[in-house]
Amino acid sequence: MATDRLSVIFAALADPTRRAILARLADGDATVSELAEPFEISLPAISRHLKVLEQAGLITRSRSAQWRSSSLNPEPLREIEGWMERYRRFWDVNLDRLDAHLKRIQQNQQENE
Amino acid sequence: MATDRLSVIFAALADPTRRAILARLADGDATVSELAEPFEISLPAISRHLKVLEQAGLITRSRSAQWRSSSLNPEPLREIEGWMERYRRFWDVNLDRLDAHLKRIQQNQQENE
DNA sequence: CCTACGTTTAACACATCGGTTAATTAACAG
DNA sequence: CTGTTAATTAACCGATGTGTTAAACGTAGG
Repeated sequence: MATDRLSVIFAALADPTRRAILARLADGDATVSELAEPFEISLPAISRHLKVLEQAGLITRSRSAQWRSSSLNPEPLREIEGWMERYRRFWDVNLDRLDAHLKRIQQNQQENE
Repeated sequence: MATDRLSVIFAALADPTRRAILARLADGDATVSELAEPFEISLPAISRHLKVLEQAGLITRSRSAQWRSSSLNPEPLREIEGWMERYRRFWDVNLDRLDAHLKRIQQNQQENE
């Protein structure tokens, strides 16, 4: 039912194991076995988590010999940021300066379009 | 399994109906019937969506007579923003543009003062 | 060719999700 | 008290998600 892109991305991020995998990939590419090492779950389970992340566009994968390396692709996070923009005016009640700046940037961008 | 707060928030956002409800609430508080109106699904289904949103902290609810009004609570979005912060260096390719905007804004502020 | 290694696929179990209709709760109105 | 309206809860159903183990696949290397 959740066939739209944003739903797929959010659903992929709604699992702590998958978020941990992303955190690990932020330190550099890794193979499936390397990614599985910190977890107590089986390798097939990790493999499917990677599939979910890949379908969400959060990782890209390359194969070299029998190893499959995953690397982080944060573009979907930008989509989330875009979605959240419309709500930004609600959660900047206690604006620090950076938030204020970001908000104004938004306005400038809109004015420029 | 997804008992941590961030997972609950992401899971709540992973449904297009729930995101549409949030979008509606961005225009102002609404009752359950009002929120259900644009959708073809039953009222109980909406009621449970609201429960999910409430448990994720994305809405708060108040009761007045037999009406239950929902209002947007965007604080969880801040948590998402915080989680995304560690990945910002990956996807903020346009940091230069951001800097440019920041400088321009600072100038504007100075001019306005 | 055969074996070992890294990974994926298959088949299954079980829980959760998102929907339904019917019944129930809660508050107002006569 | 009775009936109406707003919303939730209960009971159920099919689809999906996450885990397992066992089998299969693809490549490297003796």
